[in-house]
Amino acid sequence: MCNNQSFNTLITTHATVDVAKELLGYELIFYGPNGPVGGIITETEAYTEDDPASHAFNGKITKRNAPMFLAAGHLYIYFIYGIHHCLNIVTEKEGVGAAVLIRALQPTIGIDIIKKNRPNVKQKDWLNGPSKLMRGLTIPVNLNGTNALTSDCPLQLVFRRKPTSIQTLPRIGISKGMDRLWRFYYSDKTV
DNA sequence: CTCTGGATTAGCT
DNA sequence: GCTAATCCAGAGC
Repeated sequence: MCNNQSFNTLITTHATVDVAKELLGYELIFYGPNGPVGGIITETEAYTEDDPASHAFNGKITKRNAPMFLAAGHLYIYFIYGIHHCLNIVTEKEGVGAAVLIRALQPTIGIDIIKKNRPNVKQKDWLNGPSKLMRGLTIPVNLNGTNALTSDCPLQLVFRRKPTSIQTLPRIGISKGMDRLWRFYYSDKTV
């Protein structure tokens, strides 16, 4: 898994907010039942333990957020608004609750499969939301708590390119912690 | 045990 | 741009 080396290094040596920024330009690949699907990460958000908007605020471990306290590289998938799922990559060492929310991808692998997964949706809307990418790639919820650093994980992250331009913005859909500009957007014209 | 609100999306105006 | 859909986790009693 030499491809994984740089992701492994990134996530085990950087703080959460830096990981969120650095993940832009990585390719997220899911080896699904119909073949590999994936895309370049174009938008992320950081959530840490001292962040009032985080599920892991104050380091409180619950049944739902427990995966956030696993070692960096694990996956945290949670259910929200009764219908949607969101994918996070756990950061920090074991025992510290922090993660990066993957908000958007630009489709690169398995275009035909993604198209089939997103009927009646315009291409630009296939994966441009945290729950849209779960559906578009058909990532199963049972990956929650698994380790994406192991080669047998069906979800892998591979470094592809470094964005020349990153936008830093307030996070979306939260009511606390608005002062933290922890949303990062890959703003290159050509991806 | 009950109640409330949410790291969202799709569809309509 | 505005709002309904829809259900679980967490907090309060």
